[in-house]
Amino acid sequence: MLPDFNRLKVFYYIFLKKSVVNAAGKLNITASAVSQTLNKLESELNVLLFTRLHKKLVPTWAGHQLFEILNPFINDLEKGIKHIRQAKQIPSGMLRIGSPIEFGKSYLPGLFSSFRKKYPEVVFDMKLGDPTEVFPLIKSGDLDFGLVDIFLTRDQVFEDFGIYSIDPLIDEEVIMACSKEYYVREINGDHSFKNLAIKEFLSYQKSSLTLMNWFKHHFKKAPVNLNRVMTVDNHQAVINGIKNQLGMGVIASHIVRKDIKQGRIIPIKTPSKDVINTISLVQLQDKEPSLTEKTFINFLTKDILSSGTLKTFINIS
Amino acid sequence: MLPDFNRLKVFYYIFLKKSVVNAAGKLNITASAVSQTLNKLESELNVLLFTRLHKKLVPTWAGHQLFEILNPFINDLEKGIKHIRQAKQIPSGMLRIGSPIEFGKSYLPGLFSSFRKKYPEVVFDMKLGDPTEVFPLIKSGDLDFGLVDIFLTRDQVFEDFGIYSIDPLIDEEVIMACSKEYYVREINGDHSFKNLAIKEFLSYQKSSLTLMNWFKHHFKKAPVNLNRVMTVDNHQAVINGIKNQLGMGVIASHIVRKDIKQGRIIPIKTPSKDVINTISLVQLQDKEPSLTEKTFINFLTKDILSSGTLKTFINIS
DNA sequence: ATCTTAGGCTAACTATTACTAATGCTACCG
DNA sequence: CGGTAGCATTAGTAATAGTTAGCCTAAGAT
Repeated sequence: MLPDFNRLKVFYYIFLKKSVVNAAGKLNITASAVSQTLNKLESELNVLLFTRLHKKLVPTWAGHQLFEILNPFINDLEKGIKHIRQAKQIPSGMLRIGSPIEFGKSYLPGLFSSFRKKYPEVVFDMKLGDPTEVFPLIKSGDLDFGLVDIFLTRDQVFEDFGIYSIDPLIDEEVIMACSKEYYVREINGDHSFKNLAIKEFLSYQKSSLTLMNWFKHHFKKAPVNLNRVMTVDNHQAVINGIKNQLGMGVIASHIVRKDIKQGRIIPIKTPSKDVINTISLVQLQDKEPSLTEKTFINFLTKDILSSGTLKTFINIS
Repeated sequence: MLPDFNRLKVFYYIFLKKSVVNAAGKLNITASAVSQTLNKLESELNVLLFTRLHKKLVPTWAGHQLFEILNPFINDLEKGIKHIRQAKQIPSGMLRIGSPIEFGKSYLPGLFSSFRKKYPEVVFDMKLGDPTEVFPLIKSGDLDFGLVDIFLTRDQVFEDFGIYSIDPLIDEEVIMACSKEYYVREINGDHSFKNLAIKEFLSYQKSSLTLMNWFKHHFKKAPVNLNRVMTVDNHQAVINGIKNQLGMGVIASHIVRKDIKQGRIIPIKTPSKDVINTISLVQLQDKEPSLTEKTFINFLTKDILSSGTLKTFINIS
């Protein structure tokens, strides 16, 4: 059905130059080869592309038609190839990144913005979600790399963990907290599993993974069912829920440091140390990262280090 | 600079199927060949097009980019090829036709219209002008064929007359004429060269070729200079000029038959017979006409024959 | 007129390379 | 835990793209 594509390329140059000899020069082959190629193409398509007028080639209608198809393609291709090639020199193209919801919403857009100031050729495609969503997408190649809350996955099983490389980026203390009023009314010093498990909870994900994990970490067991009174994919909403005595929620401590200091929010302490939630960079072990990826990851880690444990993240949140 | 085009075609199918094996099936070659082709293309472009994930190929950004360029092209190409191929079955495409101004203006549009009713795929590009303009364009291949007033070229020299095939289509009597009043006032029976050459003339072309040829035909010589009082590329305007006693003009007799009969317009007779202006079909001798051309020329001659010596042409004029 | 140049076509030979067949590797599936 | 599916690799062969040489014709040049 489709003709030999290289013959189309030759035709393109013949048409451009209206000459076999000139096309041959352009293509760095002999005129004979060009002539033969043209004949083959014509018999392949079973149509005359040029009327031969001694020393002149005049395109037929079919020739014109074919050129009209080829011309934009070859222009696009030249530009495209140049573009693709330059991506080896300077970062460009699309980065597809998986991220925890809150981190992706609050911190990354600002980072993207400053990255793009330096590398305007780069665009981003961000997938917000649980590690349970992000890991498979990395594996399937639909994400270039991911940022995941390792805390959430500590107890989850990934059979093929070996295929990933996981580098910790950020540590954040994760606490269970409620408002002062709620604490006085509902907890009042009783930090036992039995007491805590029956309270109202705020969750910022569809699943109550975060909450469950908090219990597992502190009591080595998880409650069967939690009374979730509000679910919302927004950290700030959870904090506001806490402040308004809606219930208890798991949050990063630094976000509410001021509130804790001033006694408006009370963290629930237990004998075990606070959970450390590690946001880690997850990549495919055996996939060589592109220049763009390497540059961005470098940029990301630098930014995190320089801003002293998530200053930027905190401020924006 | 540009990669091997056939490799692009292979890439296209790999991308479509996201599989070397399936692409191989589509292309009727072995998977090995496809794999090798892909590797060659990648090293040619110096870029990874797919990340290999064991049994899965996931396009990189570069792969996506390349596909975005190829996809529309291949779609267009498939449609285009189909179109070009069908032009062998039914007339389609563009016919570039040269024609005398008046004939092309008055007669051809109507003919095009009825032709297109039968063959709607055909479009026309008409070049109106002298044989001196039309012949070179046929020779250079910029016109598929031409219609020319042979009368005008009788005495003109074309060195390479042999390269054309010339078939008479229509004969028309050409006369020099003026209004009754102008005749009485200026001519009054004196049809001598000396008397006629000094009158006012109307010409419907930039050059006064037509007028000159009339003199050459009737007196075997042409006046050095003619007093052209109006030049306009419209036959009807010339006739109106004649009727309004602006001067004398050369016109086809059938157009003004009624006026002559009723004595409003007087033809200038001389001992020699009236000029016969033959409109002929001119084609390049050694150029095989396409189906579209043959069909149209057939249609044209049939129409002329059936309408009895230019009935249509006359009516419209 | 005759020669020269330019552009294109063809035929036969040569060199490249596209393709195959055979084999190996590894994740996934029952 | 074999069996299968899918891709990669290698070496050898078949196909074809390209070269060289020679011919033809129209236009310019001498």
